Amino acid sequence: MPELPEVETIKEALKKVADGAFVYSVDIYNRNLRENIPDNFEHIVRNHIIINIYRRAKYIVLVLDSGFSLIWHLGMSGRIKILDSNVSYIPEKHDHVIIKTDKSVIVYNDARRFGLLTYVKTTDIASHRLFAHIGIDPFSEDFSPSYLIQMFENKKTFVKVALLDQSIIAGIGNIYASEALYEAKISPLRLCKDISFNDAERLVTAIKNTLSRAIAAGGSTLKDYKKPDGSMGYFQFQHCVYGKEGKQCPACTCDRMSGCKVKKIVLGGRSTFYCPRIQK
DNA sequence: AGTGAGGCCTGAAAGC
DNA sequence: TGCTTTCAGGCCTCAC
Repeated sequence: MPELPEVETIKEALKKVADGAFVYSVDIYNRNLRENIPDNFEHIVRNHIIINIYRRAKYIVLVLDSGFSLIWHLGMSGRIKILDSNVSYIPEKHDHVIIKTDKSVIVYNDARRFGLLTYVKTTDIASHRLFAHIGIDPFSEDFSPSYLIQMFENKKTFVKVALLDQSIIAGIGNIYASEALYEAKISPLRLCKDISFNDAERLVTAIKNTLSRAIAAGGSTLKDYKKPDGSMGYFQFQHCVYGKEGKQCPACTCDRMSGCKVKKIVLGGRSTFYCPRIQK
């Protein structure tokens, strides 16, 4: 579910209410996520202070003052709710973890339980199995046209499928892959090896733009995703092609009767939306 | 090495 | 109205 913009929005919300917070209780109602929450998770977290919060790919990392860090992934349907520390809260369906701090209460809700919550020694985090193969962040200085060209060299996969490969670019998911390709005017069916430097320049710019605009809008609210305060993100109203099968794309100047419209295809097992006229 | 299918889960929406 | 099927922001494993 949540892609980079949604995770970034959640991370920023957590930063406001949990940075420097003292954790005094951890209640786990269901450990059975994509991986089981480790047995001693509560022990590792309780009675410690959260000293830093950051995002890596679609993961949120909470650094504790104990030398351990929490690694949190929201899967498809994971949601984080943030409540006032003095409010009495009755757990709702699919609430699996409740972390209470002196500054706020953090609730993890995940209907499909594809999420993941674990911990690692802070000094070992870069080499952790979940992070070892993760590629560069789209907002990193190193994410450049030449980097893309280098990664795409001789690669015979569809560019859309490659955008979802977290070992190349970290954080792009199924919505923003379609949206970024639309903005770059590149067909999802193009093969990586056929992407020119000029294409790569447009694609890098489009990825950064699309993700930035989505973050500014607080992410996309489709089914499960809501911001931690319960409000919705608004980027779905700016989607140009995702979920727009059969509609005209925003840039379309075609005659209504021409039959030009957004197409939906399946690539790498995932729905892919594009405008065949705009995207070449 | 790289790709496609299947699996993990639940629930909303669409189809009948 | 109800029952059944399809599909969903991710990602891992397993066959080919």
